[in-house]
Amino acid sequence: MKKGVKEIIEKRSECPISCTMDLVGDKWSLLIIRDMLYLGKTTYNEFLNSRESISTNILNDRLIKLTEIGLITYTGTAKRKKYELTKMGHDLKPVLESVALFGIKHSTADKTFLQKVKKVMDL
Amino acid sequence: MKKGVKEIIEKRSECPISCTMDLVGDKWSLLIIRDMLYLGKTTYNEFLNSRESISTNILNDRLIKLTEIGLITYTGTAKRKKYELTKMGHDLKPVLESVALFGIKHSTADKTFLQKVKKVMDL
DNA sequence: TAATTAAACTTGCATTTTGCAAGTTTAATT
DNA sequence: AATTAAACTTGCAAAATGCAAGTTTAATTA
Repeated sequence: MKKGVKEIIEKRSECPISCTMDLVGDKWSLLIIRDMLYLGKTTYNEFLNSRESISTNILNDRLIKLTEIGLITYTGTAKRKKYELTKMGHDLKPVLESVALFGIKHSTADKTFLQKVKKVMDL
Repeated sequence: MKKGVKEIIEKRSECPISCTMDLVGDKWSLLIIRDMLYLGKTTYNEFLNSRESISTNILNDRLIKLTEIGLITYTGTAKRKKYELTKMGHDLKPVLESVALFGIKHSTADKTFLQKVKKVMDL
């Protein structure tokens, strides 16, 4: 029998916001999703080489959790895994967009860089 | 001299998504913002009594951090503080909306309850 | 005004999560 | 057959979280 998300991740309440934060409300999960959605990354090493330098054990842990939750899946053999977003994973796109818009609005970063981000994200 | 956000919270990169997650990408911050935006909560004890039962030390820590970041402020005396969202805090509304919509879409919770949430959030 | 209440913290300690560095395994390449 | 390197794995220190209890002081009540 297929496990539901609730058996993997403990929910603090039934609130949809709280539940979503229980799934991806940590510092790394949404960055992996970002890399898949906007940078076309699919492999362990591609994720590993993101600017934010995630460590190997955390990356491994998150890839497993995101897979269990059903936000991503993979194809390919053990040492050549290719990860991709599921339908559910793609549903996080609006979240990433609003998060990015907030970040851009309150960022002090270089305007040229922020324009690039907007272009990549089609905002 | 007033501290900028960057002196309080360490950024992992200049990416707006990453920066936003550095600010509110933990399990509690957005729930406090939710309580303020949608449930009209303003005091320590009101936050403490949310369904998700945050513990006192974490709540205290988050209220300080969110204030330092500039997402919330307070009025009133030491033992009668009333917290409110800043303009920047209000800018998180679209984030909460998209997070809630994702949560609702993938929730297995009671439909009547989810309808109530949508109504409260005006979704 | 003195005693009581309670809101807003504070502290201590156990558990969990994260971060860092190094090592291991095995498919693919040379 | 030896080498490379992608994908983990392990160990340990540091930080964040959770829980229970205690403290402080403004506001209320007697």
